[in-house]
Amino acid sequence: MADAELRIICGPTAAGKSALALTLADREPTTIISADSRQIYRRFDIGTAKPTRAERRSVPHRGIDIVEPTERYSAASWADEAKGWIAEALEAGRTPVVVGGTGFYLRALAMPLFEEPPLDAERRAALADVLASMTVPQLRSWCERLDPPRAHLGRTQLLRAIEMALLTGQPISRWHREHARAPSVRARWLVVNPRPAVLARRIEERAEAMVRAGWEEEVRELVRSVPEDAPAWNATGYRTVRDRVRGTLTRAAMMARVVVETRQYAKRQRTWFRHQLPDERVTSIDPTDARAIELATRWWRGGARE
RNA sequence: GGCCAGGUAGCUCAGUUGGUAGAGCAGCGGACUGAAAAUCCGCGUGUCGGCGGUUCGAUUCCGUCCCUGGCCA
Repeated sequence: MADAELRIICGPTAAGKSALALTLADREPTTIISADSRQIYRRFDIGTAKPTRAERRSVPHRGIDIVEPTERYSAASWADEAKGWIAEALEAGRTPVVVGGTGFYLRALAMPLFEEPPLDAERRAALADVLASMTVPQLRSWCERLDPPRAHLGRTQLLRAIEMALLTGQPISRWHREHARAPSVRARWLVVNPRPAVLARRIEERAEAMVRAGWEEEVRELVRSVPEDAPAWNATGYRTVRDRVRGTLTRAAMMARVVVETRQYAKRQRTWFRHQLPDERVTSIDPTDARAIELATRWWRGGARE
């Protein structure tokens, strides 16, 4: 039954996950499931480092260009869809491999989120309006009363905790405890993790390459057609390039800013993958290691962990 | 060469009427069960340009030298 284990390749941005996946996929019919919360958005192409057309031709990809830039998506929706893509690949006799940097999506797939009760859309929207005007300290102290275990978290989590407590009458931490779902897939993880100095250099090179490939032109077009507050704009660097397109930044300042933002994002990813995965199911490799491909291949075949 | 302004954390700077110094950014560590490339929390890393002098004590005052920028030659 080892064959039924789902392979997940993850790691910080620009680590070389996709290249490695394509190499591994070369030996058998494979479908790549992209777990990337920004590549889901249509037309946000260059700055989100989507696989090229040629790459998508050589190996089918799922999870890319699935929603409009104005849509708010979620880890739960992604996990649901991903299960479908995986089943579909297996039925077609292809090996699914999940590749991506959005740790939360990956975890939602392997360790499912709790069973959410139906929420009243109208009450929800009305509440969201009220909460939007509140500061983080205000939200925090309210959450301290409604659901203390969640009160140390960030704004997004505070909003969610308050909403669930008010709309369902139960704190979300209780929903987590009492409505947990059993995992439906068993996963093995390969964390691609270059040394920080190497990653920093790759991030710089990639940012340069993105600009050379026409990132500014892409954003110039998006500014015209996508509302300023659309979720897709949250992709690293896009707001900065937008400032550049609007003329408030020099090219050099834009480049420097994009590189810093990307490095900070990579750091958060590294922290996530360091602490949020089940250690006993994880193999870690340095992609600059001369034996990286060999180690990854052994991992792919389900062999010894390193 | 002369005059002026500077030299303090990786960067940009604040400050100490003499008791060895602190902000922002960067960086580092961490949290995170339906917005996650999001949202938050914590941490100061230093020959205060060098050398001498005054002083109980100098990053601070004085002298001198070095360096950077500007103006004048």
